[in-house]
Amino acid sequence: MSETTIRTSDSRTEQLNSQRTETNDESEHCPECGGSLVNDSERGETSCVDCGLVVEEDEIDHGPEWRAFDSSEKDRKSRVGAPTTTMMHDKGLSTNIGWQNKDAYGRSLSASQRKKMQRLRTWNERFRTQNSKERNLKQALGEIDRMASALGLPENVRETASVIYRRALKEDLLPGRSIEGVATAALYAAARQANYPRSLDEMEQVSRVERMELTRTYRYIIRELSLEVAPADPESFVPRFTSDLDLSDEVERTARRLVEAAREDGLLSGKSPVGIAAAAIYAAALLSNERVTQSEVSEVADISEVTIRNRYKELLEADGVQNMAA
DNA sequence: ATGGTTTTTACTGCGTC
DNA sequence: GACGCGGTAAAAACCAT
Repeated sequence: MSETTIRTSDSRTEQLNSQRTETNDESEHCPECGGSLVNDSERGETSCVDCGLVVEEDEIDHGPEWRAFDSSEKDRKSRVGAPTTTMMHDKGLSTNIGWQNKDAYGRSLSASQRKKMQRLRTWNERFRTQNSKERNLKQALGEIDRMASALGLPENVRETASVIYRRALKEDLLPGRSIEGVATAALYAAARQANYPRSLDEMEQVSRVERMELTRTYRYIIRELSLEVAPADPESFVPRFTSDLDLSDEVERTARRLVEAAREDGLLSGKSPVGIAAAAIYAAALLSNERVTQSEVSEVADISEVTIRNRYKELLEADGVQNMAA
């Protein structure tokens, strides 16, 4: 006996879940007594005519939220149009003014009306392109935000990146280039300017654009906006790498000193800053008797072991010379 | 496109644990 | 014998011209 009740309740929930759309269909019947069901949209309930069992309650009323007492009132209150579509950038909601100089009844317009329509077309077009830039910007800023947080870049870098992007947009640098590409390039430039440099490889990880496009776009916007981006300072990589390698503050300080020594000897120009930083850390760890292998450093710095070897010899040499002189 | 510089790849030998 | 390290040559990448 208990089994049967369980089964009926099961079948009931099944009906409710899978056939929700058909509850007011004539073919529906009461699970208890088999009587026909009636839908009361005022109460949001579906109930049985015979036994009064409420089959479904708290339904969502999909009807209009207003009431109309005659057809003219219905015309006034009803407000629906064509469905929106995401296929169009503005969901198809922007205004279009037809090119034909005809009114709604197909009659030709007077000369003054024609001129008026022409002016309206012009302005409408202007506002629409304005909006397209807004949307463009919005998407780009979203991308910048996403990439910046993926790379752990602080707020001010995002700010700078968005300023750069806005300028690029304003100078009409976008046509022919992807939003994503310019956004990535802007962020790359901003990060470098703010001394939180990220390598091209790192940018590539979080961006959807190819390396080639990124470098090309980057060069382009740097040139066109005449941004001044100094070559990355090796020291700005030092803290990140030391912490990635779990090395002490002492190593970090020594590494900085080595970089400085190299700078004074003019060893920095032309060499990759990342390589210098990696080598400085390796050398510093050696001097502090902390264990790191070249391959570990090359791993976190994303630089070859050979480069580390070549650089760190030079660094120690420069540092040695300084110590001799002192 | 070209040439010069830097970095990477691949391979080798040496010493140590 | 595996590993870390140092060195080398050639290839590849990068950059300015």
